[in-house]
Amino acid sequence: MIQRVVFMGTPDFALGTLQALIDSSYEVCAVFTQPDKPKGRGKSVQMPPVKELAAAHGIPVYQPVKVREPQWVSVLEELRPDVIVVVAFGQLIPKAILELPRYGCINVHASLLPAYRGAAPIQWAVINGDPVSGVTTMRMDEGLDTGDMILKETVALDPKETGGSLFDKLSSVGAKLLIRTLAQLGDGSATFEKQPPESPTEYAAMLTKQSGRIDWNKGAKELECLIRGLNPWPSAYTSYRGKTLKLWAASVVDPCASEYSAKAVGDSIEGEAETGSAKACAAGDPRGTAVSETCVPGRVAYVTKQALVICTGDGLLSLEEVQPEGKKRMTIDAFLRGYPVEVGEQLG
RNA sequence: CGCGGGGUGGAGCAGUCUGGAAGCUCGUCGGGCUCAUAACCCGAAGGUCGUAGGUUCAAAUCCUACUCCCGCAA
Repeated sequence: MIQRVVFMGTPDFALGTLQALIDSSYEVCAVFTQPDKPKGRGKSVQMPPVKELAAAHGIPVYQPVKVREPQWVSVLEELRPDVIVVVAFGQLIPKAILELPRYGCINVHASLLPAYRGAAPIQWAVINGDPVSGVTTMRMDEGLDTGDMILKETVALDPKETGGSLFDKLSSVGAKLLIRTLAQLGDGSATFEKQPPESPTEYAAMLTKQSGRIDWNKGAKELECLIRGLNPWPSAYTSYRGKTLKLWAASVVDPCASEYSAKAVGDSIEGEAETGSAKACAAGDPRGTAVSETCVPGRVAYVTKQALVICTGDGLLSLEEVQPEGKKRMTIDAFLRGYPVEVGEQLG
């Protein structure tokens, strides 16, 4: 029988699960989260999302700098939890705590383990263009996301999935999955499946601002996935005329698609002699002015009133939503009204 | 007091340094051309230039305070 639950988590992803626990019949007797840190523009100290929610419900909050320090073990002993639920806590949990609750420590991880062990499983699934991802619950061991798996739920990725949208989906799925997991633990019906030692994917390392810098030598499809995966954070970016330009949305151009030739290419001809769409596609320049005979990665291939198309290492990428430094994000047509981009300009 | 950019008709920008009749690229509305058009031509509407105060004969432009938005950093 599970009654007393201690929750450990920090960022937004943990909120759904914590809320589900609060709404359930379990007693959330304490919440552990990371210490408050200075954030935001003014350097003001802000509390983690989980702390806000816990405080709003009158749940005691503990903010250990390092939960592995012995004092916290005794704190937890006094709390006498039947189970500890860990969601994106951000700290490794020592063996003494793992073994403290009768039902152990249960983790909600936003991937189909053993894939994407690590800190940023959601974004990496999008960045790699995976067709599906999901959520796994497991009983934690001392390894990093290597515990025995209890329940899994698969989620299909939308072609336009972003890190943010998948985050929302998995957060919601994870909350429900945890409740089901606790129920099975409580009535003894839970099964535990060992993970294979090797993950089929690379470790899903924490994302940094750096991971958003666009390398135009990569392929258009790869960059398109990167832009989606890093939206809304940390966001993909390049530079334009010496300033940062964030890329919020883009699409791969099929250079020989009839639809594109008819519309975008047709737009830019501006009364000049008709250029065959096949040639335009091959040269990457619909006006046939030989601007970029070879496709130099990062260079503007062509631009119309409605579209800005960039050469990549493999294929063309059409930017759809961008954000200049110090400005709000805007659609590409709005950007082009105020920033007269010319064919051949170099990004990056 | 962390660093920095910005708030100009519906959108995105210029104009600010070197005060002196509010502009560009679009959008919208009306008309024309066209088999047709997110194309082209003609015309029109629409702005307290973030707010408050100051300097001046005169302020989008110079000075002061405030406010909102955003990038970096953390």
